[in-house]
Amino acid sequence: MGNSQKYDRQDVVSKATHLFWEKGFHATSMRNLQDRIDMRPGSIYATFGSKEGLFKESLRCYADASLARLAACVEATDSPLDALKSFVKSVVLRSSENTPNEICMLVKSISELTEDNAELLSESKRLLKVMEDAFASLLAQAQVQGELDSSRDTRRLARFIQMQLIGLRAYTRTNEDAPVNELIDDAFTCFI
Amino acid sequence: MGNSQKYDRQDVVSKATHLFWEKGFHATSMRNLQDRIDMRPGSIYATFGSKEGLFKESLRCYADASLARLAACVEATDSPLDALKSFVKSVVLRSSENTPNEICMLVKSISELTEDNAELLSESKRLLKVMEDAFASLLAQAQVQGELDSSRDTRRLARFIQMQLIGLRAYTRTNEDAPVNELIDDAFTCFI
DNA sequence: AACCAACTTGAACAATCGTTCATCTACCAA
DNA sequence: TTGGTAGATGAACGATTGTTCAAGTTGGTT
Repeated sequence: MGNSQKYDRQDVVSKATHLFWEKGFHATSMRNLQDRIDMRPGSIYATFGSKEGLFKESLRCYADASLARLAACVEATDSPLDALKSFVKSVVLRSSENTPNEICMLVKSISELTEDNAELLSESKRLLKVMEDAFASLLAQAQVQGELDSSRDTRRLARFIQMQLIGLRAYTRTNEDAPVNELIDDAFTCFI
Repeated sequence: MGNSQKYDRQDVVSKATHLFWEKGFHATSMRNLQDRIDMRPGSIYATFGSKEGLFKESLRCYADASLARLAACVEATDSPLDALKSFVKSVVLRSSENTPNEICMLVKSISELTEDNAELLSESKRLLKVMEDAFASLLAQAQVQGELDSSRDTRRLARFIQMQLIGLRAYTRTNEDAPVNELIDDAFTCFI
């Protein structure tokens, strides 16, 4: 009974994610979103409750995609450390794909949001922590396989990698002419 | 002749800088600014032309303060490398001073701005480059004094340091509980 | 004292913001 | 065929946005 659903939620959220990622939370208006995802205000609010609600779902969509990308790198090789490096490269280089060469959406959100949107802020921090934890368990796996000295503190190393990755992505945005591969090499020589 | 100036331009810009730094360009409204700097719209527009004009001046105010901070670190010691490290520490730690524990305002601006504000975007990038150049000439000075191997590429190293600094500041914002001194040490062991 | 010019003021502007809701559409069950 | 209902619609809402400008204030000059 009733009218059948016209929109594919996942498809809609994915489109919203890209727009939010490009322009940020504040600079993206509901009208921008209406155009991009081709929904009218009533439907958007019935589905997501508010602009904040849609943004929150977009944050999770972004984080899921990042975790999937990491998982793909892990699948592609037997070496956890190689997987980590190829993940960093794929995220920082991101030459001509369908995603913009951008700062991490989570970091960008943490950068622009204040306590006026406390929930979005804490959700962004939480999701970044999830990524960092994934790095840590990958490093632990490297220790099991003997790739990494087992005396190393994996949490500390994961924190350091996260910091490097954030720096790499933000820096390449500030300086488009930067020799990215050189920077990545410099960053990786301190990892291990 | 005429009514005398009521406002100290530098004082006003300094106050605006702090507000913009805290909330970002988009989330700071002209009414927020009016309250903070205690000027009425007419005066603001007569003095700065537009919100963009005031923001541009704030960017320069911020960059000037950063350069002054670096200069102070250089003055305080004979070792260029020590000066660099104390600068990084003072910027990242920034425990209880009058400036917020925040991401670099220039990076934050590059993160949130789009081509809709192309001039502000390119000015932010330009000012970051100025900082990087200052790092490079400090490293060259370190080579002269024999602190740094003269075979090292100072531009490349300066780029790397800039990247690390951006990463440190952004990361500590995403994870308030992070052991900052440990992170700084980890970052500095790869510098040299 | 009268005047002018420099400077400040704040009400008001059109545009846009996020959001609501009465109305319409489209489908299934009876 | 009809009635009911889940879902989509978009005009309209009050609030807020960046900005303007006619009017007011102030202090030096004549």
